[in-house]
Amino acid sequence: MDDQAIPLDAETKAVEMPEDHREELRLWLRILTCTTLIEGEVRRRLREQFDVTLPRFDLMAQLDKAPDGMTLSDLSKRMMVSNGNLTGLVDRLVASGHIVRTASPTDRRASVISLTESGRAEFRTMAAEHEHWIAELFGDLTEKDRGELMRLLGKTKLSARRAIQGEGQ
Amino acid sequence: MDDQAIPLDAETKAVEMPEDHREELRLWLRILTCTTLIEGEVRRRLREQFDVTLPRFDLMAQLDKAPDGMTLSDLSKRMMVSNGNLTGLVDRLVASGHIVRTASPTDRRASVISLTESGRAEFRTMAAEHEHWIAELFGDLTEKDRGELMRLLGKTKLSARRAIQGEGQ
DNA sequence: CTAATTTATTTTAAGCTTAAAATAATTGCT
DNA sequence: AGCAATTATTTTAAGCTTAAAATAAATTAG
Repeated sequence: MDDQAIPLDAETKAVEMPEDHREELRLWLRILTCTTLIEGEVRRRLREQFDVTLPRFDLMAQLDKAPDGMTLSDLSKRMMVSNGNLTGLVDRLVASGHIVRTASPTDRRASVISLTESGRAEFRTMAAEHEHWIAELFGDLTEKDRGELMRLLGKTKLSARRAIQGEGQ
Repeated sequence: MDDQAIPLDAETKAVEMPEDHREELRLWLRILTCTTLIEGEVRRRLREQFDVTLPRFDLMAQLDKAPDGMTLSDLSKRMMVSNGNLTGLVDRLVASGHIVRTASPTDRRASVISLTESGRAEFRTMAAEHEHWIAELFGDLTEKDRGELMRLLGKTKLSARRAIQGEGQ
């Protein structure tokens, strides 16, 4: 690549020019920018149009997919947030009447969380709007762009998981 | 595209099959998963190896690029966080000796934030490690993958900005 | 020059988030 | 059965985050 006046054999070069990873760093920062931008806008619209926070919306989205409800542990894994975080979030959504806690019939430690009827109705109204917002935010991407982005992010997800899991063992 | 047994003229179809945007939604959720996964791991390693939080690291990263320091407003725009958030973050980093506040010589409302010598040294040590982590997390992507991902995310960023700006006017 | 507006920052109140420690119930082992 | 380890959840302490209101200084308009 960069032929210089001073010749360097491969090994010397490896020592003096350890790989730099600025490209990967720029890629990561760009992913982060996209996420922050879109998430901030979604958060803002949820608050303005439905007076709901994103974490509450996310929790209800999980419950909407589970007609029989979920335990806090299930929610914790799916949402990738801590147990302690969920305790408070669930408390607030119970207080606002969107969800209910039921004692698990099989495990006295656990409680099962499910949407109330009105909670589900309200969620579905919001979710329909939300889907439009996302479509609008990604509106300039072609179908091909989206497919390719999906594929590359799938690869990224696996790569990250490998790096995270691999290091623990 | 999809010729069906039941013929529908274009208008009927538009009414009965309003566009669904599940694909865009799945794409958004995948971006979010990647970000959460990687960000969580970076956060964990920063805490374990350097006893520092990600917001503090991010703030120092901005300052490291600005040898003459930055005002809170500059930081707020660059980091895409609220002013009020920065007040507290800056206070804590001043308390730990990583940064200093200086009164702006030209504007009595503003203060200029800059890294201390030891803060800069500490940041650079962390930043070098951080760059390796990111390279490792993205390790399974080829150079071509990364270039393509960068391009598509660039397009996504512009698309989102257009959708956000366009709606305000 | 003065009043109105804008800009820079802080404060406040509320909620989100985490890690670590504590409780309590269940499961596995012998 | 009885003890150890695991699992489900809550509590605690600390910090992050935001929106909205407040304060104060600078800029603009007339």
